[in-house]
Amino acid sequence: MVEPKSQSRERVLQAAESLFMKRGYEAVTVKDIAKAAGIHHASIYHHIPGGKADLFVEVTTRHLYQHQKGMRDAIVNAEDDLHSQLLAVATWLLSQPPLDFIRLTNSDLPSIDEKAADEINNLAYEAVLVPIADVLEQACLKGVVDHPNLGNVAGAILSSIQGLHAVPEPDVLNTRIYMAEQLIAVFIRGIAK
Amino acid sequence: MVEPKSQSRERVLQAAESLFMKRGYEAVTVKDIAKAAGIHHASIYHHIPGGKADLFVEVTTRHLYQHQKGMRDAIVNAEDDLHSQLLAVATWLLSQPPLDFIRLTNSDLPSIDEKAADEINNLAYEAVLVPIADVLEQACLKGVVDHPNLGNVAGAILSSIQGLHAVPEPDVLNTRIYMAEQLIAVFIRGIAK
DNA sequence: GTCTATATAAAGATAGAC
DNA sequence: GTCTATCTTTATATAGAC
Repeated sequence: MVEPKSQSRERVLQAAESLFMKRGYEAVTVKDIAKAAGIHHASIYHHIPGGKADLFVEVTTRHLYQHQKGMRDAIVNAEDDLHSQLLAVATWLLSQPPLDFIRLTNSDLPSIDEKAADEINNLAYEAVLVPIADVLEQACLKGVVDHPNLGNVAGAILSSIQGLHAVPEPDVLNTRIYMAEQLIAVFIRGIAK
Repeated sequence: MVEPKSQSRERVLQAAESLFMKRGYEAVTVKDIAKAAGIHHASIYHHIPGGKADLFVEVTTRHLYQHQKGMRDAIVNAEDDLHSQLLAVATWLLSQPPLDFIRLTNSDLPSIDEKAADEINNLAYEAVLVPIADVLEQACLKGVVDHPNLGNVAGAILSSIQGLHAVPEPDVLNTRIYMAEQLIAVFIRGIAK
């Protein structure tokens, strides 16, 4: 277990993570983050001397590793069938801030250092897409499903679950999970009669 | 046919549309738009006195109406079966700049006037989601498909097609359309053996 | 480790000449 | 209708006191 360098550095990282993931790199200011962390914005530079761009890279990387762990935990703790595993993944994804790959690719990453952008891109792929593709692959080996491009299907599952983050807030979180469950059933069985 | 107020106003609107849709409200500057339109940024305010926010509202509204028309045209010109109609919709969507609903909802719209934001939100629903839901509904009435929440399925189809805008550029546009076609088949028949 | 004060640069916007 | 010049505000960032 890694000890956080300091409590208030940690508050800064959490505030930054939540804001950057929700609104994107350009839409969030250092002052927004400082305010959410409860400190003066000048103090941010004590904790992260590299400034806004470094903060984004650190926090996005961290967020993606957290996803990697969250996804894997969800999958291993789920019942050993495709529907349960995908539902566990969806429940995890909906418990986190929206992870908007379109924005990440087209807006956030072009604003930062290219090398860092590449690393984040690769990590996003490994941490979030691959675990879903692996679940599908396992089901394929068991003979319960079959498809020539499981990566494509994994991407579609991911996109459609994340898309639920854009639906106007239903009564409770439960409802979004219910919608996710409906979608998983569609991916498995289709909507054809 | 509505005449454009002026050629250069139209160039401004097109530049703004393309940039805003790709990178979002906050990530695009008035200077970016002016440069893409080939004029000085001060001249933007001659064409759109309301400034950046008004420009975003006008251009986003216009973009959504264009989607409404593009979707309907795609559907009526397609063969009269679900797969063809959804493929036509996907082909249209992939021919346009990415329409990122997560970013629109969580980042762009909160930056502008609330009333305008509501209208854009409703329009997005009517222009893009409803046409897909209608196609599904028609297929349902014909008895070829069946699902208790076609709006949810329509949203998933939309999200997963749009998600293809985040995949690293394949060889040609065709490949994305091919991926879209694979996904449509999955939505209809599922991946279960 | 946090603040005040300040520097620097960029963005949105306006005035007015041409 | 477009430009130059300018204004104002905001954002990122630094210096230095406490």
